[in-house]
Amino acid sequence: MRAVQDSMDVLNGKWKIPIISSICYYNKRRFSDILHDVEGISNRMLSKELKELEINQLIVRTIQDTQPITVEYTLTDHGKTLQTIINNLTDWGIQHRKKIVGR
Amino acid sequence: MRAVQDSMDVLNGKWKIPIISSICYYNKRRFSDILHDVEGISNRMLSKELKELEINQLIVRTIQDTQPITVEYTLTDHGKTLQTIINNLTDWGIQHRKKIVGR
DNA sequence: CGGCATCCTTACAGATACTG
DNA sequence: CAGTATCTGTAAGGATGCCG
Repeated sequence: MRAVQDSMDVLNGKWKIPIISSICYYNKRRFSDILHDVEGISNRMLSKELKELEINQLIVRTIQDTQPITVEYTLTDHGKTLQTIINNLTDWGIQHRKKIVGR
Repeated sequence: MRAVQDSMDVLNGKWKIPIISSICYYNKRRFSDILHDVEGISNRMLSKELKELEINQLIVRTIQDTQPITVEYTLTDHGKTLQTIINNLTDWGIQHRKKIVGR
């Protein structure tokens, strides 16, 4: 009961899932790449969300020593375990849309 | 990709999952019962959330012709299909808590 | 009992500009 | 490139009181 709330806290907001999906799909992804992948997000939001995901150990931030510097984000093993949930939510979302919208 | 967002929209906020869990556990539940089950929620919020859940056809509101009137909330078949997701989220939440808090 | 109306405070989030 | 800083509007959400 508290557990389910913990999960929702980690995934809350509009952006977490799209961000994770982006990184997951490309395996590793840079800040500006994600900024383009996730439609409508601002750099301010992306920055904040990435920080939260990092704190929750779902992603890893790696600074590349280039000029100018680039930063790569990858999923941790723990982050990858979200795949199941994302799939579940996707399936349910499709069913739900059929039920509600598709009448 | 949009599908997963649809799901999150339906389950957004702090309260939807706890409310559904309450109704699910007791099978049917009254307004004031849920108010007690879900810790910290205000009647204003509960009222709003229940409406949204009803619009999304996850729960059904039934007025009992008693004096004073009582109102019962039950899950629809569609609402019951959330059980899997809730279970997944619960499992993941437990793992997550072990990983993050329990170090 | 089961809400709705009102007021009010805070958190969320967009736009824009700026920095190392 | 990868963010921070600031400013601001909106909406979420709590407290309280009232009503059928």
